[in-house]
Amino acid sequence: MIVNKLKDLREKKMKQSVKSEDWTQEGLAKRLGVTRQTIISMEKGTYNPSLVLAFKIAHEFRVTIEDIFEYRDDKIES
Amino acid sequence: MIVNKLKDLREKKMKQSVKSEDWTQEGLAKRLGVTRQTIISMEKGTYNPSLVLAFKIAHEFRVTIEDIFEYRDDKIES
DNA sequence: TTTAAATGTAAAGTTTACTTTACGTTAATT
DNA sequence: AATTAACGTAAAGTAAACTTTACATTTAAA
Repeated sequence: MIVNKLKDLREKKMKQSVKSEDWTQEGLAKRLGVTRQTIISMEKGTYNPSLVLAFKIAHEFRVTIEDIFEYRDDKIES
Repeated sequence: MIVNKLKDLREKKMKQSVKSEDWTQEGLAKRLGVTRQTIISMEKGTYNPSLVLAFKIAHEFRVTIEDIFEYRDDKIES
């Protein structure tokens, strides 16, 4: 499974951005070329972005994919 | 668009692996939990892996996603 | 306290990643 | 030269990412 820090990062950006740059779900969605629904579903963890979208997101936040997304093995360890 | 070094990296591994560890398309596919078709299509660039699969691949090669996959902007710059 | 902006939810449709099957080609080994 | 392992192709089906639409809830500001 994949866990992500999308919501936290975006909300942080919203607070920090002095000039009220657009870090709303809608603003981010537009810059990424996806719909707001896509942002919502990713923040909720309902589904994972494609690799292309993951790259775009990382670029928007100016970090690496690994900074936002983390892969966790699901294998049972009894 | 996304370009990847999958084929090069895998072939390099095949040559380097002294003990003939399984770096064939089939061997890699099995360890990744996908089919050989998936490996072929990715090496050809027919389609991009999901983020989950990209993570698994990076883990197999013991590198980061960015070491294997590169995102290139498609926007026209005339 | 009303209005509007931002967020959330749900469901049906499209696109793309990925599977399955089956067969053809190349390269290495005997 | 014949066999086999590895690679390549094609096509139809399934699963998951992503869109579209529409409406409901929360939050902030007038």
